Amino acid sequence: MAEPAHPAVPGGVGGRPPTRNRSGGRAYVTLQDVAREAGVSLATASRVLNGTSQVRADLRERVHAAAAHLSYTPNAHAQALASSSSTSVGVVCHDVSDPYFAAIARGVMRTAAEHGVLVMLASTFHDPSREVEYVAMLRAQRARAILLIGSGFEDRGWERSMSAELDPYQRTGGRVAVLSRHRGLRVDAVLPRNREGAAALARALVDLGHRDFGVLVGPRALTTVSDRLGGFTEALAETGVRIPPRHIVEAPFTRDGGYAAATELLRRDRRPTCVFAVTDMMAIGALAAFRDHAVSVPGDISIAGFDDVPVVRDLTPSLTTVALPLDAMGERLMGLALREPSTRRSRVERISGEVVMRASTAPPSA
Amino acid sequence: MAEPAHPAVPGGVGGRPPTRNRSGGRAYVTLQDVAREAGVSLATASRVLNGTSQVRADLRERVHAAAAHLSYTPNAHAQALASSSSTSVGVVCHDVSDPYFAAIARGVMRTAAEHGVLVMLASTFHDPSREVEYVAMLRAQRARAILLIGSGFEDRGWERSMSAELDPYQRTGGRVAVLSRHRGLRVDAVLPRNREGAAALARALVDLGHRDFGVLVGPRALTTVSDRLGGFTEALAETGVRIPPRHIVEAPFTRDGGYAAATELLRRDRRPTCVFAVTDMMAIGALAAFRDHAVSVPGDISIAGFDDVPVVRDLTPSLTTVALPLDAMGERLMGLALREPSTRRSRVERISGEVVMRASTAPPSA
DNA sequence: AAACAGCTGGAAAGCGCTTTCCGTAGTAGT
DNA sequence: ACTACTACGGAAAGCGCTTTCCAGCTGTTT
Repeated sequence: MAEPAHPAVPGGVGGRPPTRNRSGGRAYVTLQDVAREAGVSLATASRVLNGTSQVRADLRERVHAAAAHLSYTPNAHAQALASSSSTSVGVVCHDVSDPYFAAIARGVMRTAAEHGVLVMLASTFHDPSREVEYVAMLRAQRARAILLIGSGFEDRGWERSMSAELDPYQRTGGRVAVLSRHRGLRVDAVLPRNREGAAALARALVDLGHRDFGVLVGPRALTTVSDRLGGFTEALAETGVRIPPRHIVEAPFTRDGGYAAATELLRRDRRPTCVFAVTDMMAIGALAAFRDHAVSVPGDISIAGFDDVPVVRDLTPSLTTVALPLDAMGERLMGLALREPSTRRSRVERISGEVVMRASTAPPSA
Repeated sequence: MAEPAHPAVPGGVGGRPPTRNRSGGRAYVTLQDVAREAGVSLATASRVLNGTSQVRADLRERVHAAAAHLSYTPNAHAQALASSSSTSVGVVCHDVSDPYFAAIARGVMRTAAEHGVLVMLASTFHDPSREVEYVAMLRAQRARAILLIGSGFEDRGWERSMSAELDPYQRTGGRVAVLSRHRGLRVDAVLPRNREGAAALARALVDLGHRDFGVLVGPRALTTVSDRLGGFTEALAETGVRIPPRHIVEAPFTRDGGYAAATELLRRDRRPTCVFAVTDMMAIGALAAFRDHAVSVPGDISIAGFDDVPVVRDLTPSLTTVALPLDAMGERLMGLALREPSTRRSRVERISGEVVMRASTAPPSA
């Protein structure tokens, strides 16, 4: 009873205005307004609109009519707060405009749509710290799940700060799913068989007659890079072929990176007969570089990529690559995140790539 | 650190549990928890974390320490609800995996990041009704702004239902910005000069010597299609050239649509010497179709597109097109949406395209 | 020394909705 | 007709945070 009666209650205690109207012309229609218009209680209106429980038909009608008439839209924030649930998931990628991501995102978006889920998308532009920052934002948004798309980093500091965000998130019921290997994160994952795919490609290329290889790689700290490069060189080693270090060129993980790396490779000693770019985007850049330097593909040099992003089949020459079902991977990733956490253990779905020989590779010229 | 056992729980309603803990293991750390740990009031904790007003240094320290220690993350929903503001914007596009959109999205995402804004992305997969549905969801999320990317429809019904969502949204302070012409919507817009661009392209092609044209178009109800086709045919008409109706082929607005349209065109009477695909994606499909039918480009037939999506410069032959600064358009679109509504009138920013002649066009063979 | 700003920090009123807890009515059972 | 249920509908308690409104201090001012 120690409640001190405040004399000056904002808004006035006496009569609550029937219509709420903030300044600035803003005036959201609230469920309260709908209930009043329909002549029912707040609770009933809520029940009708959510179909939570049975409500007599005539009341139901009235509520719906009122809602439509007032053009009512529930406040998702209020809903989320009250029900402590959310219908949005967060997706973090490196770059929306990268066809690799775009293709995966397609599957993600479709699956999200099927489940009535809204996707919050963040682009890190290859900045690891921004990635962590975004996860924090998504956590604040109480996203139902967080999807990390794109290679993880082999970096202790990154692992630690990422875990610092992800662990509390998962502890409070958040679901996390990642594409590609992310060391140190105990989360569900969709994992392309990068090593195996690269190995299969290597064997196919050797079968074609090549013995002299070059590889265009992205930053070594990316798990995708080390896995693909590792699988490729290992399979080669098994057939007795070694790649000289000067034929492994590192550059950014992009089309322009591929262009630069290929140009650099041409400058170096003893040109290889076949080049493996660890991603299609780099291969596209390499193709352009070869064209600009009047090196014919596959006449003078063969080139192969990895991923099979949609556009590579339309290049001339069309690109030999390891095809990954990108769209389906996005689907499964979202599926993983949406599925009930059946077990405590993190689930892993492995995706096989398939070598697709196209016009960019041919036997080496004698 | 000697704080009183119980900081005098307000209201003295029985006993409020010191720690909130829902079942299911979920237990979000709340600002209340932080305040308790720091031995300050809820208000003070809030003030510290938001920098809203001055707080004594030692208290500030304690709050920050407590927040870090508990790994506290504010509940964005609660913040949004209490402050009736939101830091996310909604973006609706047709298809994330379309390079045209992807390029624009890049600019959008970058600008969003600069403003600390989270982007909620929705893909309609070319379904107009889904578009309206998403706008409703975004409205419910109280997105600060809604961006509509992609051509509008010339359709009364669509206009009406879209307006039914957008009008109340704008009335309550929501900002809307669209890319491309959207009839019937009174909103800010970034408008590519489609007519002018297509006209300039037409003239360039005529200058090359072409008189016999074919056009590959998307659904006529799309404003982008009608504008580009209109500009193209008009400019042609001015030079006395007419396109026979059988040389205008309609197909879906995609790579495969372009392939189908080109194939169909080849089947029809009297093949034109030059083909204009109203988007680059359709042109890419057409290029593939010509290749598959052994029609050499530009030897047998010339082809030009529109948009200049990043990949077309890497095709062989590289594609002649009307270049739009897609990334910058995305930037400006987001800029428009974030800028304070200075005037009541809707703002329009027009973007000029530039004809880029590349290898896919050449004078007609004699 | 009295009086007055100027700062700080706490209490509490919402933000709009969900959901539990009850009371009331309607229906059925005997 | 009377009790025992069941189905509905309303009141109200939060969900976690922001933001007024005040009270308590300290440092000035005259």
